[in-house]
Amino acid sequence: MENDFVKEITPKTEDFSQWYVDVILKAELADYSPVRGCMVIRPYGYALWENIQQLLDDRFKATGHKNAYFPLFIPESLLQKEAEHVEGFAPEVAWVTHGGNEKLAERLAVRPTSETIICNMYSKWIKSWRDLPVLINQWCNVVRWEKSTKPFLRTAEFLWQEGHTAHRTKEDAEEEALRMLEVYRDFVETDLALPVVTGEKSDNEKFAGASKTYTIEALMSDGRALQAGTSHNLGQHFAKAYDITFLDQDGQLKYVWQTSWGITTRLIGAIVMVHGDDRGLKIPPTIAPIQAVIVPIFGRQTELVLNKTNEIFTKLKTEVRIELDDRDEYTPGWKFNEWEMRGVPVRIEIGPKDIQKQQVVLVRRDTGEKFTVSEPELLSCLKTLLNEIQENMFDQAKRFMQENIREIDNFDEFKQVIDAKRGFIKTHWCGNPECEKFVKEQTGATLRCIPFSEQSTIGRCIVCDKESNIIAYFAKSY
RNA sequence: CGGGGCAUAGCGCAGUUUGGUAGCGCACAUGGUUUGGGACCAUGGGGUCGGGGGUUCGAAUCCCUCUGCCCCGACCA
Repeated sequence: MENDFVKEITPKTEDFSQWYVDVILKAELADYSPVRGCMVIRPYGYALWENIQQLLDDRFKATGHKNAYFPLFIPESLLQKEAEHVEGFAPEVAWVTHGGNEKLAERLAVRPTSETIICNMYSKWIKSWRDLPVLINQWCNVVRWEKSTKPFLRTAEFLWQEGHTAHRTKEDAEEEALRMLEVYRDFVETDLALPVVTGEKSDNEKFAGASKTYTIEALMSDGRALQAGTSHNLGQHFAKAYDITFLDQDGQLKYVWQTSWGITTRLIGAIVMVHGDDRGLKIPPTIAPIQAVIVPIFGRQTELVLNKTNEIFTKLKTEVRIELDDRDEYTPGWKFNEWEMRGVPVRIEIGPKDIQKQQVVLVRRDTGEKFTVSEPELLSCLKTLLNEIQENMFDQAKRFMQENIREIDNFDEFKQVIDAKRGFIKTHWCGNPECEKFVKEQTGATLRCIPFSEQSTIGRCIVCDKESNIIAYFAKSY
């Protein structure tokens, strides 16, 4: 029955990648552009991003951050000051070499991230311990010359938010990095209904130039992991490279301690991959551009039905993000499929029979469940239902993730599970980067994180069999 | 960046093997009948066959080249 509904979409089980691209294109989240690796985010996809921005920005403000904007271009000399950082980003920097027809005296990097230019400014702005902390965020685009791209998950240009903070003490910076990771976790789980594992990255996987990188890792429904957000404790690496000093209370000149943290439009890809099904998108109500759609069933009483749907639409539109699909050129069945494909959480059907009984029909996108409510109860029912859908979507995804975290202490089994089922593999790791590398070479899985939640127990490294108290999650990832 | 595949109307495809001047379904436009899970009839519009170059009397078709997309690796949010 499922397959009969949305003919344009390749079934998930047949070809997950094709399914993913089909959904994005057909639901009009994005489209390919004439520029290699760059996509156009269409209004429906951008509305999702705007909702993400709004909800996150509120959280940033609530934790004391302010927005600012820094230049798109970064002089080459500036970019090169922090050695580890340059090395990390060098292969994917896009360069501006000419202004008009004139060759530039110094090449300009199109920002792949803004640490360097922001640090440059911070060194001017910060003089005293009284200037600290500096808590700035910017919403912008960045460019990374990627070799292989995929809509939302990896594009040459993408939209994101990058927070950059400077603190007086090491402890303050650590606290900030963890605070923002928690902001991300809360946002992603509560508002996007995407369950995540929180933890720390290994040295191999951490951000170029960071002391520590913290991450939230989500699991896509094909069993691959996706880094959904990161928060870095930058230590004093950048402060030293960019000379960001302040005079402390004790009269000593000191380097600041910094953090940076970001999430990107990649999250939209995660929403598609975690929640979507063979009918298309499923968008969590909290961020859905359209939370409910009214589909009138005209029968032979167009005017009667139109009056009623208009009346209800007007009543509801101040309370929920709702649309009235009163187009006459499509049949109700066509509209059902269309809105399901686009992931609208609730459909409200209103026809002559309903009007007679003073009721409406509600249909949930997450479960397909269909039921009637009396007209006076519609608003309260709808609100409750949206909350229920939000929770149900999270619970479903959470269950899937938990079912796909497998504790394994035997390397052959590790290999087999990564091949056959994917998902996260929870195991012991001795901390040696060589062992980590070995896993990657042998299985294709990378160390996603060292989770916070796990009690450290004594075990043996999955590779070298040395005694270890580090628990690590490995997975194939996007 | 390596290996493989694909590119013909908005979308999905046929035509390419064997060169002869482009077709089908859906979508779109107009009119009418319809409307509780992708309605039907009639009429109509839409193509530099991904770009460039070559072979030929003649190229969607053969050759070269470039670009984009998809899959698998390496690199990354």
